[in-house]
Order: sequence, then C-alpha cells, then structure tokens
Amino acid sequence: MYRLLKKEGAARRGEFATVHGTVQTPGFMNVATAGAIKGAVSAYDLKELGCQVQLCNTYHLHLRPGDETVRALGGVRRFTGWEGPVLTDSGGFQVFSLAKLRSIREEGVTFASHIDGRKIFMGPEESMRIQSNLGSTIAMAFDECVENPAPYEYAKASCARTVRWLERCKTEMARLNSLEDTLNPRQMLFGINQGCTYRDLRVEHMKRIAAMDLDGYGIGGLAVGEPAEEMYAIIEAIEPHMPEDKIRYLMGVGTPVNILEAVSRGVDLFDCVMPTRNARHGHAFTSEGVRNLLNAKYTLDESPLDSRCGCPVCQKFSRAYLHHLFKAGEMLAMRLTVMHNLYFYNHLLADIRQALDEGRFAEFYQEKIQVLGKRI
RNA sequence: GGGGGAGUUCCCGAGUGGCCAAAGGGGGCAGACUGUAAAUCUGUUGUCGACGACUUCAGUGGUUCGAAUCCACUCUCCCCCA
Repeated sequence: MYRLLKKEGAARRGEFATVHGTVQTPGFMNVATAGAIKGAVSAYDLKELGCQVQLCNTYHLHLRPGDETVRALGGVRRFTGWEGPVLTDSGGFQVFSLAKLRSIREEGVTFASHIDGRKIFMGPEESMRIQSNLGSTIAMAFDECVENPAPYEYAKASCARTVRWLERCKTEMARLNSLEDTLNPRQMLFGINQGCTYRDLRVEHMKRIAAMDLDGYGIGGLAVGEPAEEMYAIIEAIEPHMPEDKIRYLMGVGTPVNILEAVSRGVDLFDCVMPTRNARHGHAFTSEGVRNLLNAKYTLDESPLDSRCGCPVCQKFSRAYLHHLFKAGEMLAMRLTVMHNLYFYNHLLADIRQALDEGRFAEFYQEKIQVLGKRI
C-alpha cells in the first residue's frame, strides 16, 4: 500500500507498506536475478549497503533451481537469506533479451532454455504460479518487453496482448493468493505499461491498466536503445494517467542521471543491473562521476574511490588497490566495487528522499545533474 | 671435444622467396554495458609530415628484380654423446 508523504513538482516522497516491510520511496531495488547479487555480495552485505528491496527473476529461478525447489526451501526470501521485500520480475524482460530463443503467441511464450535448449512455456498463469512459488512480496505481470525500434502496428498489437495477459495475471494471482497453502497470501501484483516510443499507445495503455486497480504500476520497455530524452518524454506523457495513490516503478533504469530525471517526473521505484554489471567491468559510480578503475592513471592513486562515500570499501581501500585487483583478475575487485556501487545507488536514493523531505529537491537535482554523468 | 636444434614486432608463438608491418594468443592502452544468456563484448597496440612513406624478424656480408624466409661467417641459447 502506497502512501504519498510529500510532493515537490512532480517528484514524490512516499512509503510503500508490504507484508515484508515498508519501502521508503523513491527507492532503488538491488538486482539478484538468479537469487544472487552477481559479484559475490550476499543478503548479509545488502543490509549494510542500504538495500531496501531485492529483485529476483521468475524465468531464471524457474530454470534453476526450479520454483518448486525454492518453494520447498521456504521461498526466495528464506532461500537467499534476504528478509526484506523481494520483487520478482515476471520473465517479460526475457521475451526481449532472449528474443532469439523464444516464440510468442496469444497463450504465452515458448522459450528454448538458454541453459540446455529445452522448451519452456511461460504464459501469464505460469509466470504467476512461479512467482507464487517463489513467495515474493511483489509479483510483476507477465508482459512483452518490445524491442526498439518496433513498427507501430506491432507495438499496438503487443500492447493489446499485454493487457489481455494482465487480466489473466490478475485472475490467476487472486486464485493463488486464496489457496490454503500459498507462501505469501498477500502477494502483490504490479501491471506494466508498454507501447514502445508511441505516445498514444503508451497513454492509452496506461489508462487501460490504471483502471484495473493493481498494487502498483511498472513502466516497462524503456532504456532499450531509445535516447534518454525520448524516455523522459514518455514518462511525462503517461505520468498524469498513473494513479496518484499507487507506486510507480520505472523498470530497469538506469544511470544516476536517469534516476534523477525520472524522480523529477514522478517515478518512485527503480532497479538496474548497471551498478552491479558495470562494477564487475571495472566502472565505479561516484559523487563526482564515473570512474574506470582499469585506467592506468589509478596505478599510484591512494585516494578512496569516492572521498564523500561512507561505504565500507571507501573507508578502507585505495583506487590503486582496486586498480591492481582488476588488473590481476582478482574476484575481490568485483566484490568490493559491486559493494561500493550498490551503496552509492542506495544512498543516492536516500539523499533524494532527504532532499524531498526537506523541500530542496530542485536544488539537489540541479547540483547533481551536472556531475553524476561525467566520466572522470 | 663430437653431433643436433633454435634465435620473429612488449612476451609466447605462426610464417620457410613476392599476397608480410608479419596469423593467433597473452600483456598494454582505451571504449561499451540500463526489468543480467554479460567476471562479458568492442576497438587499438613499429615509426612518421599517415588512402603514402620509412625502419623491423640475433649481427655482418652475400645471392636475387625482390629475403623474416636462400647462402657464408659471427654471436647467443638449448639438447644429446664424450
């Protein structure tokens, strides 16, 4: 249940209450696709890094270890050791990212498993059942994340099908939640807005799903290759049609600048693989911009990654050490940089919340927008 | 002392007359990454006044229109026998 605490322009400060804890928004969810934060960061570390919500993936956990297995082990929260809220993505993104391995029809999507090629059928009902077995706090509707660019007619048809799928998700979720032995009988369902870069499709779709009284609303199919300005424009176009009393989640986004821009346009929740993936590839996000720790200039640099960062890594280790760890291929390089980046993201959102609390988001935005995207 | 083998661009290593500034790795330098098929992928890596020129394949000299590739000698290293 979302509670709007304060507004500054379109930016919202709120709280999202769930059975597994209350999420302060705007907030960032930490991505643990296959039940683990890539880079050897555990649920135990996540607490220290300021994580509020862990995100796991339906498709990936269904394939391995299997949702029945996870259920038998008490659900994703118990299984991964993360006690707070968990959001499970539906598998809709895999319709996009594994495009070469799947075919879509009205009933759902058939994937050729990326692990062993075996056929996996996933429709709205299957996705809901898997997510129910995973026992997540929030289930995402099964959608099609459409590639960009996509022809108008395709986008339109896909949107219509995503609506039909959402209706089926809602029905199935209600059924599953009413079962005696369901893991989380209060599992929530978020719908997902689609429509590619077509304003009219986006708005129409948003109106359609807004009327369905869901627990929250995702904005999907963005940051898939379109320019950032286009993404911002789409958010602005659909924002007036999103229920004010429901949480809004911009899926898969993004850079610190993207997040700031989206918050200023009324988005509450984010997730992105960037802090973890880029960390594994040597890129660190800092209060001054982005650093590539593999660069030769860090060989003798004794300063911390970010002098204004309170993370455990910045208290102890130098850029020179991290540079060496990356050069040497030590896994510690990844672990430390992932920890830093997640801390950075989680605390960027905490700073945004504080600025909103204190009614100075506009200044905060102005100050940060200049600096966060820079490569240093 | 006798016999055999080898020396290639930062490293390893292919190449044994022109298509070779020289394959492929590694290393170096840089870039990308947005609901994770990603500890991945891409570019670049002799010099310069740079759609061309110049200097490189242990050294020196030679054969040839033309040599990293053939010949002679020299140097260095490795292996085997004494």
